[in-house]
Amino acid sequence: MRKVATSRLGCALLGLLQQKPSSGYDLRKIFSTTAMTTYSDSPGAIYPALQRLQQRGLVRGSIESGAGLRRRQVFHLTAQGTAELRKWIVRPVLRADVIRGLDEVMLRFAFSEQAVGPSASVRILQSLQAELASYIPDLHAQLSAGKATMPTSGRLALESGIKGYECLLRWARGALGTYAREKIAPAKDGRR
Amino acid sequence: MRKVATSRLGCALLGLLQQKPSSGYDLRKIFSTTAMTTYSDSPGAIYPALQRLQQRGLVRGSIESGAGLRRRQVFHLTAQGTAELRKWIVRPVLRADVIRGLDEVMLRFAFSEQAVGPSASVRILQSLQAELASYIPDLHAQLSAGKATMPTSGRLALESGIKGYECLLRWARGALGTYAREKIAPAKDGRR
DNA sequence: CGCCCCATGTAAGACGTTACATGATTGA
DNA sequence: TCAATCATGTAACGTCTTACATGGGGCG
Repeated sequence: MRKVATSRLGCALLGLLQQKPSSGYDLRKIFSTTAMTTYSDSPGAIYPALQRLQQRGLVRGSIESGAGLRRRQVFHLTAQGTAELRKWIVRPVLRADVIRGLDEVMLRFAFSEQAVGPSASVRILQSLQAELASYIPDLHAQLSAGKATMPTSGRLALESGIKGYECLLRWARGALGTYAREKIAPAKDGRR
Repeated sequence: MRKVATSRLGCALLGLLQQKPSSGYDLRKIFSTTAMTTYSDSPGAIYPALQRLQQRGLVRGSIESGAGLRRRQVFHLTAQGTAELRKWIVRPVLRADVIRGLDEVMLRFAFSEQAVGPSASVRILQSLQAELASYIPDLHAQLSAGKATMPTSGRLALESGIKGYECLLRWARGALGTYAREKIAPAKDGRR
């Protein structure tokens, strides 16, 4: 019925709700106090987002009733919501994700283990690794191409981006190692 | 009259136009072919953004006329646009910028040298360095606090973020070194 | 002549931000 | 009782996305 993709915030909410049913206020607290501060904790973002998820049948909220308790609506994932979350997580990592949606990739990875299983985490790492390995040389090429014409700060900014990706690539390899050591045999190309 | 801040895309356009007057199409090409692919090259974003900048008096467009040429409107910065660009660039880097707007900080840095001068680049690097140095320990604390309760992938995701920031910090120190070597004496705290 | 690139735009819709608004409950 | 916190929302606004639309010019 809807072809509109769930927004980043929506996906973050799905992931958090999968870990633990929570109220809008709980979710706001998470966004305002943890490393997930990258997401907005404003009520104007979260409550409408929860409503949209509910309209689409991905979450269901129930008003907590208990003597002397404040009105509080706790949301939990529906079966459909779980399916949507899994679908979002297992999508392969494309170059477009590396360029414009790294945050989202990391979010998917963060939720992958609990929502799908360690093998999904490994798959994300592998495809991320592959995309990075193919993208980084392109950036190096751009750097040497523009070296003459770019101002120092422009060149340094580009270098910073490249170093960031290289750092991420090293991390991904390390993370794959962690999973290999733990128990999960990577599908076909682990460390070697 | 307007208190609305210029959007990220608007700032990127101002910076590019400062480097070289260009048409909307030229700008789209830059976004679609260089490392600035992080910005949208869609006409539905760029043309309205240019119009808004023009309405606010920050850029002015003039239709290129020449025999046998296609209609083409080339935009250039006005004095007010230059002032706005400089103001945006020299803003100190705050923790909020580090958490939610690193892209923007790097963009400001990339333009800083041409639009303001190397001393502005150095100031950005210094305040970025300071914010990173104060933020990274917080993240480490969060990591050790949650180590027990987080799933492996969640912990690894957080570690990736931390490593990214650490990498950026190393880069910032290196970049400061570059400027020190070049000629610019950092204001008060350069490398030592 | 037809196709592709140049070059500019508009319209509908979704989303996030900011600011405002409301009311219940806890604790000083 | 008064303030702070819990808890949920709405409205206006600006912006981006996606998709559509238009036309000139070079080239085979």
